[in-house]
Amino acid sequence: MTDPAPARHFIQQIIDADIASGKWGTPGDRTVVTTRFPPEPNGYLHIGHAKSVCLNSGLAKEFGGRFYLRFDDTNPAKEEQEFVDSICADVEWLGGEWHGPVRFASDYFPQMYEWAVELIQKGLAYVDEQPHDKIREQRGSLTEPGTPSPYRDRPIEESLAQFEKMKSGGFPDGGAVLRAKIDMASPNMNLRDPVMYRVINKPHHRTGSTWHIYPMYDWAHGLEDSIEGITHSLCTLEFENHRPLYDWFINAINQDRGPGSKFGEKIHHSQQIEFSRYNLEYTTMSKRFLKLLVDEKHVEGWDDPRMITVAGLRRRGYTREAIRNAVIEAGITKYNALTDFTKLENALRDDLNTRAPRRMGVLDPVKLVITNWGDHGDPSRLEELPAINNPEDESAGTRPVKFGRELWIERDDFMIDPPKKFFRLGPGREVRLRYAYWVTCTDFDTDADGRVTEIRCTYDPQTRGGDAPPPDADGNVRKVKGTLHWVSAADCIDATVRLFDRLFTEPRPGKRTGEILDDLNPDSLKTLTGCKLERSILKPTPDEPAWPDGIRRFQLERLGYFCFDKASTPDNPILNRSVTLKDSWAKEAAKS
RNA sequence: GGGGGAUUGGUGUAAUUGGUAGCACGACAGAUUCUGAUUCUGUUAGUUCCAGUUCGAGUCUGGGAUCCCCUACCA
Repeated sequence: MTDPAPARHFIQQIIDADIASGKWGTPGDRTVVTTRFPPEPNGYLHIGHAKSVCLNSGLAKEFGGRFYLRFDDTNPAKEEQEFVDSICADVEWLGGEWHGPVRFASDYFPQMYEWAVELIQKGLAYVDEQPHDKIREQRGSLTEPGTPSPYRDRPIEESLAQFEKMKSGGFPDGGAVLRAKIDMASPNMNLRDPVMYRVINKPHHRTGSTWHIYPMYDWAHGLEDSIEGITHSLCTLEFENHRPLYDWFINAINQDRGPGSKFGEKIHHSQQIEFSRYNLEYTTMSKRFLKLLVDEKHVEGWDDPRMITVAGLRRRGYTREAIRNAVIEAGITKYNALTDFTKLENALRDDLNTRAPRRMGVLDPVKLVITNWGDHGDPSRLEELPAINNPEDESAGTRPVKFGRELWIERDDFMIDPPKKFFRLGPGREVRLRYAYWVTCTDFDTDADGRVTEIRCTYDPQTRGGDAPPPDADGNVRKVKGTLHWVSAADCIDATVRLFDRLFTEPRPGKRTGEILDDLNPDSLKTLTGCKLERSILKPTPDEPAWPDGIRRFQLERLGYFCFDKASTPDNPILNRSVTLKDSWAKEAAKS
């Protein structure tokens, strides 16, 4: 039996073919593969960007090629150094190892300018001095062709001079643009003499006031790829309509180039390939809306754990491996898919299940008193019992937990009048307290509202460690259905725990009413105080993995995966719930 | 009377390019379990539609439907 070769997605197949044919070099040379992640530094990265980072860097790694990080900083009006820094940090955290220095499109401005001049010289570009509105009108519509600008056929020398004037600050913002001379009647709007350069008299975060003109995306992007020798320029589906333009610009530069040409040799022409974005239910990948959530304070910031920004997911407790698996396994295709939210959650559970150390903690504590504790020794004694740190990893060993007369258990784990399928504690019922003893409920107190204030139990000393007691005289073995987590009241710490729900109540926020904020979930954050955690969680112990980002993550048994928030201190511990455990009881309970 | 892209179980994704429609998640049922977790087993359900070519079509041809993208001096 041989396993079938893992399926290769369409981009891998393209690259396989390119390598076989030697498109980028010697046939068979895989190291020619060069990819890039080209963010604009105008916001924080989200999980959609993470897909691009993982795809591009993963491909380079797979083929032994190179992966670059390049900022597409072509618009000084929108970009900031803060975002450059956060993006670098996020790419690094994701494990995207870029080759060489961080690159900037702005470093290529001089070269781009030269090529623009060349296009003017070839009669392939012209300076248009009409007002913005006029140019827009002349572009036509989806069903009607555009009309040519009166400047379209102006003499080359004139365009050259005016372009020089644009560059040196001789025009106000919007005073003139450089346009490619392509086809005003093209059914593809992008080809109706697109703007290559516009005048922006604003200092740039890296080039200062050197430039008064800045290149548009379509003109700049292919040139950046060309300069860096990118072989496969990956982008999202909405750029499909731009590919003809991407190719046109490179071809325009290469026109009349070649051996002996006064313009020089042909330049590298990388291949643009489009794939579908990562779309997730119950959220949005729109940078604009993410910014809106931050600006209008619907969340606490870009790194709010409810946000699907890389920073938010990290603070939530997501690991890079979980994110990587989620976005790549969602598939590399051209189909505009919407991914189940549970897929993301499951990716985290899968990862953390194998690595996260187990601890016990009680989120909604109710007191449990062992009434016969004093019958078997000092009533104030605390017994130390070993608890397994990670059942998935024997080498993680055990830790001692302290058990005594007074304990905290989860309020949900007790019912005054439990249904038959409820395996937990109720009057007269016996359960196991994990790693400790079996206890039987004998009594309980309630307050005036009927709320349980204290549960009283007896324990069976023969069940020490949580094991079943020996068989009785007739050979019958006692069994319990339920196992509860608990902490010792005398040896626990108080903590704040933050529980998160999805940010939106609809799978496609905004679809219902057209207004995304209408679907905002008002209960996406629940902050619990007075939660009880076993004391050992406070200090790192050797069983904890060396998390590369230093964020300590745990499973609180039976509750879910949690991590320490960045604002947590030893005096005021704060845990974020990353994701719950699957809960088939909740499903069962919801049925009735 | 515009152009571009897409469509395979509920969701997502494969199918050696014309040869048994597979995988994952979900749902359901069961087993194991000191986490109602994990793990394991089983069940469920699919080629957008209509024609055509063919011994044979998810795959090729023609036509229809539906969805996404395109009229920034944003990227």
